[in-house]
Amino acid sequence: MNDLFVPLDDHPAYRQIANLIEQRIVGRSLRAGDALPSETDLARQFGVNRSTIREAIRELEVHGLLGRGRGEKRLRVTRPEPRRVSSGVSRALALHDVTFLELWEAMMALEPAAAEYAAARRTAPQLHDLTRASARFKRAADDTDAAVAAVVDFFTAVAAASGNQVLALSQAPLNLLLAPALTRIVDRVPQARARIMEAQNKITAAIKLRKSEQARIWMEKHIRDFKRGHDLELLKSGQ
Amino acid sequence: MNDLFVPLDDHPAYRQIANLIEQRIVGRSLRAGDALPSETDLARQFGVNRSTIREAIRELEVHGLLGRGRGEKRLRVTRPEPRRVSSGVSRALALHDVTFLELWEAMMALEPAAAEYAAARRTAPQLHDLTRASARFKRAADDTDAAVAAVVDFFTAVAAASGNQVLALSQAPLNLLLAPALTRIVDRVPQARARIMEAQNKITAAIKLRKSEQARIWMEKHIRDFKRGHDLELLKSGQ
DNA sequence: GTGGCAAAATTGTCGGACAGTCCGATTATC
DNA sequence: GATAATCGGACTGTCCGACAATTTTGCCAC
Repeated sequence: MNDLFVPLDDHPAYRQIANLIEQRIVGRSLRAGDALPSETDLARQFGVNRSTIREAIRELEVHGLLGRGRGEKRLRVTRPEPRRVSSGVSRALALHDVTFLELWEAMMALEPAAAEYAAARRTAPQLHDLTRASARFKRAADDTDAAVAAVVDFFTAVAAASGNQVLALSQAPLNLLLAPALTRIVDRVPQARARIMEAQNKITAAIKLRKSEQARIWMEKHIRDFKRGHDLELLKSGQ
Repeated sequence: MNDLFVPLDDHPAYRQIANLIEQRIVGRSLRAGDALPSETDLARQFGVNRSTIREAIRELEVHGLLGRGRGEKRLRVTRPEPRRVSSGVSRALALHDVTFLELWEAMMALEPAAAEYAAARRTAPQLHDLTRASARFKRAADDTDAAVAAVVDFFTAVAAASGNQVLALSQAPLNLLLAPALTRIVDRVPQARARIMEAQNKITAAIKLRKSEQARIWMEKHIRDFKRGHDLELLKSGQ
């Protein structure tokens, strides 16, 4: 059944070079903060034209492995920032037409866990960020967009407080997907604001008092509410 | 104390163009499968040099928004494949020096949920993939790398069977991170193989019989075992 | 060492060029 | 008529050279 020969994919030079540089970075041979040689120099070292180097560099830049500070000319090795990579994931998910249910199930898996660990490990500044996001939601009574942004920030703050980068990075893309659905809910379901506010209060309190179980339970309720809100919104929208 | 003005970052032309094309794709103005105009044509349309177009294209290619079939010359719009995007995430996580504990906590949150949904929604072919991965693990008695690969495939199959793209895409990066740790465990902890085999059997059976709760519980045990194995391995390695 | 300034280096972009290869159409073959 | 060989055009990957704008560096005075 299987073919005897597989098509040989010739990697173009720019891809090979990107891989080589990437290996140096992942292998810690180039460390974050180090400045990369100039394009001309790289072209000389690899024995290719500068245009080819540039194409290779673009790849690494997109991956977040290379970057430059504002107004800086030289490229430096950087550690991929969560925002950058998570935005890529959420765009991918959006293009795959994920349903609200899929999103919700993933949140249901991740957020309570994050809340639980946050209660156990949060630092004082992290707690502060949490309360600040919660306060911002209360203040955004009339501005839907601001309210949604505050909810997203709340989740982000919980994930950050969990002290777990994997959880945080897994959760980040969900936020971006949540925003549009949440906007509709907040707009159309009157009781949503009050319920979100209560849940945020309870969760924040539990994390503040380091009550892991409480934090998890209230986060579960919080997320479950989203589904109820979404179902209500669906009803109202006539469908 | 925020500055009143933020430095305006002039996006270079290649970035602007990449964004413009990306908008067309995300906005479904260009749909997956559509062929992109040639580089020369794009250069003409945007009024820039072909080199600039090429740099823009590299970005979109990395994002997985553009690609070309094997041996195909023309670029086509593609939907970002989970493998591509998840490899970026796991590399990012690796560069951030995530600990095994962080990885394990995230798996503990995601995998049982995936197993639960898989039991509820798996199709016949998905079940077949699952059993096949499990069988492959049994067969790889002496080959550590093959065994680790089979474990990864098992998790991937469970996630796929969950019928939830968000869960699947959130879980995929974890697999790549798990591999090295799991290699050490399988190598150094003798009882690991047997325990993994038993867990896979139980999980597969539960998913086959559509017993959601059983699937979740056994997956939890399975993941917990990883932590025990890792702790044992740490002890043995003398640390 | 600090500040200022000129020189050198670097990036972003451009134009043009060419070989290798893929695609489509045309022509030749059975 | 269907299939196979052929051919020209189009396109990509890569190269060369060039130039303006800006950053970095080297140097000098204070």
